[in-house]
Amino acid sequence: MSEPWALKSKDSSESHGPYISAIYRHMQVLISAELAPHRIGSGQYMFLMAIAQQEPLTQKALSEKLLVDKTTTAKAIAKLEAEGYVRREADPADQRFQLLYLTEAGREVVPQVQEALNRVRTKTAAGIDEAEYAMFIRLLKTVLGNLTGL
Amino acid sequence: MSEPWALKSKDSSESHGPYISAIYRHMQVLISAELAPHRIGSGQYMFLMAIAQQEPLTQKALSEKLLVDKTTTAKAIAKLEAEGYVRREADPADQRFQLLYLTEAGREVVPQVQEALNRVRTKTAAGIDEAEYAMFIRLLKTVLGNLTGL
DNA sequence: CCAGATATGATGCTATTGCAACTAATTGGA
DNA sequence: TCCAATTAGTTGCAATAGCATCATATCTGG
Repeated sequence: MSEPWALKSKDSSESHGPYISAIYRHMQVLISAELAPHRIGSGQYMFLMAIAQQEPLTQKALSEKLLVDKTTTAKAIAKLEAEGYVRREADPADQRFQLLYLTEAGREVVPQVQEALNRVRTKTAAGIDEAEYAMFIRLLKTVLGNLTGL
Repeated sequence: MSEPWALKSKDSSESHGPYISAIYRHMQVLISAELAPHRIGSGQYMFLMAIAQQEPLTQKALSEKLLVDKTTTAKAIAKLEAEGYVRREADPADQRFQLLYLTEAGREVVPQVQEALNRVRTKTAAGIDEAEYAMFIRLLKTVLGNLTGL
């Protein structure tokens, strides 16, 4: 990778940056439309699903799991709480922690959100076979690892 | 792809969505830091580079090329103009059009921006060989095509 | 036991982005 | 010719997201 010709070759090829950017923005629009009936925005669904997968969680744990700033997590949780999908409960052992649980409404909406996300994935991954998709995920993981220091 | 077992198999695998999201956000932070000395934000550099590549351009053409909303383009161009990197010139043949040109300062900063983008790409694509990277770009193009209707 | 250090989370500010609605300029049909 | 439709761009608003800072609660060393 430090050889001049290798760098030159990469210099002349297209970059993934613009594609990542465009895909992110268009997926956000798509997911917003899918989840609008449930009053869940594109900035909240990942927190809802993460809590559903591993309940209960603190905001700090959520931030680390999803690789987002803790203030982004705080705002997303505040919205999910206002919509009645998530409930906070102070940890009796340590009042600094607020454990996050799904409410009944939250438990009811999670499968519908999952279906919406599956629809988006099926639509966006059309024309990619399973082997290619596995490779795609692996490459995305590599890039993300390079960005976060693994 | 329409076979039930194929769908079932895709349902159980990881989705690219969260990776796209995390990569986008982290790349934005990285690029912002790289371009801060030039007072260019993560929301402006792609417009600058697109103008450099194909001068002159209208805002409409930029929006379609970069797949962004025309209002996003208008705001990015306003910032680049305020920083003295881009100049607007009304098309004498049709006053609705504003042709966009680089200024002298713009022409000077473009190579430095390109170098910063190359550094980001090299860092984020570490550990991916050329064949894999080509495949990666192809898959990203496919996903983006699925989102925009090709 | 108490003061400082540390951890969790909240608040204010800023940047990016898209949608709705608007203005201004051009074009085309009655 | 003139008015309606189209096109380019702007403005206001809202959502997402990160940084700096602050408040509160817990823990640790003297």
